[in-house]
Amino acid sequence: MATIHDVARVAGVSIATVSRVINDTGYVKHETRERVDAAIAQLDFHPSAIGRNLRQSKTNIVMVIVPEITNPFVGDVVRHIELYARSFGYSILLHEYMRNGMTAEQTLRFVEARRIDGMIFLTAEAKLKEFEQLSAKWPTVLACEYVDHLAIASVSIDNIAATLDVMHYLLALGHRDILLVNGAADNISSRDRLRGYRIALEQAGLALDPAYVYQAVATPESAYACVSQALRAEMCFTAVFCVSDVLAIGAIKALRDHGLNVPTDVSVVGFDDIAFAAFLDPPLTTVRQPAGEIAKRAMEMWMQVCAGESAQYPVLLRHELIIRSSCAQKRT
Amino acid sequence: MATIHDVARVAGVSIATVSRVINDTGYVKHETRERVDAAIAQLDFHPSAIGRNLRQSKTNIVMVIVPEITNPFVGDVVRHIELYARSFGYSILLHEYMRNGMTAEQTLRFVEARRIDGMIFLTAEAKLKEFEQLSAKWPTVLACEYVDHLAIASVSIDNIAATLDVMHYLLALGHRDILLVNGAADNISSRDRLRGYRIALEQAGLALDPAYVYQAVATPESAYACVSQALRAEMCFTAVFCVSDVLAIGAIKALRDHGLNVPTDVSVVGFDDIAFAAFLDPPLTTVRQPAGEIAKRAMEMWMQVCAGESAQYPVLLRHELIIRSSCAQKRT
DNA sequence: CTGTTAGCGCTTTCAG
DNA sequence: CTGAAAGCGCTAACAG
Repeated sequence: MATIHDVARVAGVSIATVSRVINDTGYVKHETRERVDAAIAQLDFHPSAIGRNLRQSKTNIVMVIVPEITNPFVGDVVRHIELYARSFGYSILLHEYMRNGMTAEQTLRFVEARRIDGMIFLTAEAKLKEFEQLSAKWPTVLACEYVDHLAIASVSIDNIAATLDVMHYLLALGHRDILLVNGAADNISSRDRLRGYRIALEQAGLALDPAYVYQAVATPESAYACVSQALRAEMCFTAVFCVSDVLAIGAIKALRDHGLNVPTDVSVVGFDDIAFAAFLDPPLTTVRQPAGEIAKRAMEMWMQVCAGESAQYPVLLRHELIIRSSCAQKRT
Repeated sequence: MATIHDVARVAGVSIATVSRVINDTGYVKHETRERVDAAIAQLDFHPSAIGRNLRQSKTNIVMVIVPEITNPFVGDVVRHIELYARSFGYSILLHEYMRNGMTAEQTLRFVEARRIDGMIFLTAEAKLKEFEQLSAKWPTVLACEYVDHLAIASVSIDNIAATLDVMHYLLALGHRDILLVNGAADNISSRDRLRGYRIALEQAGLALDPAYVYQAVATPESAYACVSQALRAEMCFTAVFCVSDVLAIGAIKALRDHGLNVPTDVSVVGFDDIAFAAFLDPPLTTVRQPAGEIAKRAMEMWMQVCAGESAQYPVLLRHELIIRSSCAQKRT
């Protein structure tokens, strides 16, 4: 493994000059540069990232913390973050947060060891109180979520508005009894979706029955269990709104296994618009989140935060209700 | 940011002693250790990974190269790799290979810069000739795939045997005209699956018609296009074997859109057994790959390779044909 | 335009 | 049991 010293020796120059040519910084006589380049080629020299890291006290690595990498929507955002990160010379260190049992405290240790330059969270648990101290010390941005009253850069869609769109659509189809299969209660976007649900109901002069709100974990099994339970309890509902497509898949199966047809008996709406949403049976009506755009803005904001620029805090991107075939007019 | 020098000064010892206590190496008098621990706590000192990296010429980071992070099966393997990696003190740097346009050469540069200690590939393109040179220089293991005649540690299932299982099952149900929706031709596991397909056909005294073999990219759209084309060409087939569940989802929709029922008109088999395979309609018959086990072995082998131990090369794990409801007896 | 020099934060001989 | 000192590979002043 050739080092900068080897190159310097072979080229007959100082290591400073070699550094100048590899970083294209400062003046180097053309002829000297050629000698150095030749030596680099001859020795198959590649500057060590480790040496640079130490010297510059940075790693060029951003940690991406996700709730559940198995969810295609999450994968899509991560993929795009990687893409943009690379264009800025960064790499991404992936961490699955919940499922792998990494606590906020452990995450903290991670940055403290300066193995990374900062982090992008794809999830924001309200209980993550350490957010504030974390983001005060290291570049942090929230993607897909935001934490109110905290001055942390974030980019997401407006979950309340998106839920309102879904609810208005369902209400317009005549549905009055709508099950909400929500995420964990301490999750910010779950909270917003619940708010949207409540607001829409109120606007329609309907009362929110807490029994109609379920908290699922992010698996089809979990949604299946929630809907099955509602069915067994003989709750009366004609529509189900799931806060992710993955959940919707489980809900649809529960309905079917109970002998119900989607959408003629019960309408179902998902969230995210993952790649197979259109391929399910029935094609899923869902809320599209702009994964690529979220990733792009998240990375850009993160770079800004790194540069000490104050990012405009909560950036809200446009969602879109994608109407396919999993909803129908309520039968009279 | 406190450094080891600060701790040494506060504790009234040398930095060598501080190093000894934080690494628990060598002898340190109990009382001295306590003083150092107190100083560490007081200063909120955390040893810098960067400093260690340089000193030890290693990063404790393993790059995981995946074909398509959006595929839940891939996500599952990655998730487990991260889990095991962390238990060994490693973190994972994620790279999506194909879709993000990272070439093998770029990957090479990456290791050359020693930003990582080695890599685990979840995909093996035959064209990746650089594999050999790569693995000769840096710890490399292949997960989910293997490259024959190359002395690279690998862990995967036996794709030929798995395909044989699927084909025997389909053949036993009376199917004779079976579409194979395969992956890219230069992909090792695609090649093996094609082999299994051919062998099963030969054993049954059937000829392989190349028109029945499609090459899809890893999206439901792609499988949809393949099956639609077969349908438009009025090819006669009663079963479709897709080399991933993601593909199967697209195939099923193509069949449905053509007015065909799955499984009564056409049987469909997938591969991977992703989390929602059981929740699809119909529940998908598929080949389960042991994602967690693959990840575990991959990480273990990688550690062995790092340690210079010669891993027993191709490790083959058990697959399992999961029979659900997407296949039926061929109608007479 | 180029070289000398001083570290970045840590681990590891080597002495004592 | 502890300290001094060397140095991992690189960049960035600072001189010249």
